[in-house]
Amino acid sequence: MELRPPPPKHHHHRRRGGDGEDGEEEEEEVEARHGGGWDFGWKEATTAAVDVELRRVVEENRRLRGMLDELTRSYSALYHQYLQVTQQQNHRHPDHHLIMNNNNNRPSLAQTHRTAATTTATTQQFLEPRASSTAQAAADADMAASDDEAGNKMRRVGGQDETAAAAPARENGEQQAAAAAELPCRKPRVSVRARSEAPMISDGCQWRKYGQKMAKGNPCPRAYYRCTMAIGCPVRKQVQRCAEDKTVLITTYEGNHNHQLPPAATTMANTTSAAAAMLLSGPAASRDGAAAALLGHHHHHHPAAMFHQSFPYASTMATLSASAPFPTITLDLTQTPAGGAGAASLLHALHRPPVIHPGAAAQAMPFAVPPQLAMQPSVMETVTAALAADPNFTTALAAAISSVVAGGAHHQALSTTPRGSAAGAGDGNGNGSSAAAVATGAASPAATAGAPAASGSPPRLATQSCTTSN
DNA sequence: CGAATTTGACCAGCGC
DNA sequence: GCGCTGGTCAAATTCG
Repeated sequence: MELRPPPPKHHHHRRRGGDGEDGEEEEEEVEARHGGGWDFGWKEATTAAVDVELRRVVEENRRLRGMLDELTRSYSALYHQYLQVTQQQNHRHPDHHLIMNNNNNRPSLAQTHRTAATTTATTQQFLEPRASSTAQAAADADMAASDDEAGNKMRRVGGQDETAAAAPARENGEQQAAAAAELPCRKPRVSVRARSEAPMISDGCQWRKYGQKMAKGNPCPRAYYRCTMAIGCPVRKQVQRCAEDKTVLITTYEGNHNHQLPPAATTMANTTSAAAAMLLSGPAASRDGAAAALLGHHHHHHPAAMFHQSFPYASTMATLSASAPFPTITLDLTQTPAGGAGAASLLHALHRPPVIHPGAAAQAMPFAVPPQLAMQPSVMETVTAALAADPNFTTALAAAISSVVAGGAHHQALSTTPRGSAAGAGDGNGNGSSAAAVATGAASPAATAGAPAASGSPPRLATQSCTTSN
């Protein structure tokens, strides 16, 4: 993560936007030039306005810094825990550097639980989300079962697999999956609605189509894809056009990648992982937890908190579906969040995060530059271009922002650990565990399946990075 | 020729 | 038990 020390406040303020920036500086220049005498009434009014603006900005700055501090502390704690766990794992399993492709490895579950006894559940989730998130582990094992046991046809039977898999965890005293276990549903899903003319929005990952079906109530076929970026990656996605509006492409992701994501895939991945984490963190997360998170009473790593912090506009775009057979969160990137100001402030926010990260945070980021930040300049470019092209892109921008802001914590799950996951375990109420970092990708009409949008024009590129709002 | 896609068949879950 | 539906498999086909 390329973190820069926090700039002085005044500089920070000036970065809030091009117009404001120029205007402010011009006013200051005018003031300096004309001293006190020129048009006293006008100057008084201007000064008052500037004061008001200044106060507002200071307040906003304070709030943002608070959020940043919180994230920084969280990251530092997580990283220290990560080091501890890594050392322990190296001692116990020297050849187990990356716990990848263990999709069917039930013993690894047990190993992980042993490890979990010496670490916090939160860290465990970032290190081995599969295991720490028992529900997700079951889901993945279930998914893997269908992958590798085609002959045996070990089919899932309702939530029984999950229950069986989760049981050992509870026996070990881990109650984090309790909420998920109580849920009648199995696999968390993140559904992304985006406008795209392409048959499939590319997300930086490689997908192989393995099926297509006509779904009930929709004249458009539903295509099934699985991730082929790594052998045994359990991530699947379904792509289908919306019956009501065929310009809307609905992409539903399920599962966790067991490999690192390419930069182009991390943007939406972070967003959806946060969304899924919030989704799976249980009812408390979506209600009290989320509210508490926003009020600053949350556990640092609460998924709801992460999601809401990173996706402040989620309320207008994300919907939870409790009635669906699967716990599903839908990110609607087809609608414009309230007000054009949202676009402007979002754009500002996009520019800010790396700027306001304190140096301490940089020290706490020992990993390689995370992909989503490494590509940040391009993200900003494309986002800017997209904004110019279409105000609807603000939703996509929100997604991009979410990934940038949440990247400090989430990138670990998505980039430095085999499987993405983020959950607020360790919060004591057993809620935040079974997060599924549903790996998705930034929507991009280019890349794989029929990418008519590989034109390279700025707006198109923008959609590549974030979503498909054309 | 290998990889990717297509497409019909198969299976499990669920409701009646 | 039966039929419907969603999801997956795998042989056949197409593509590069």
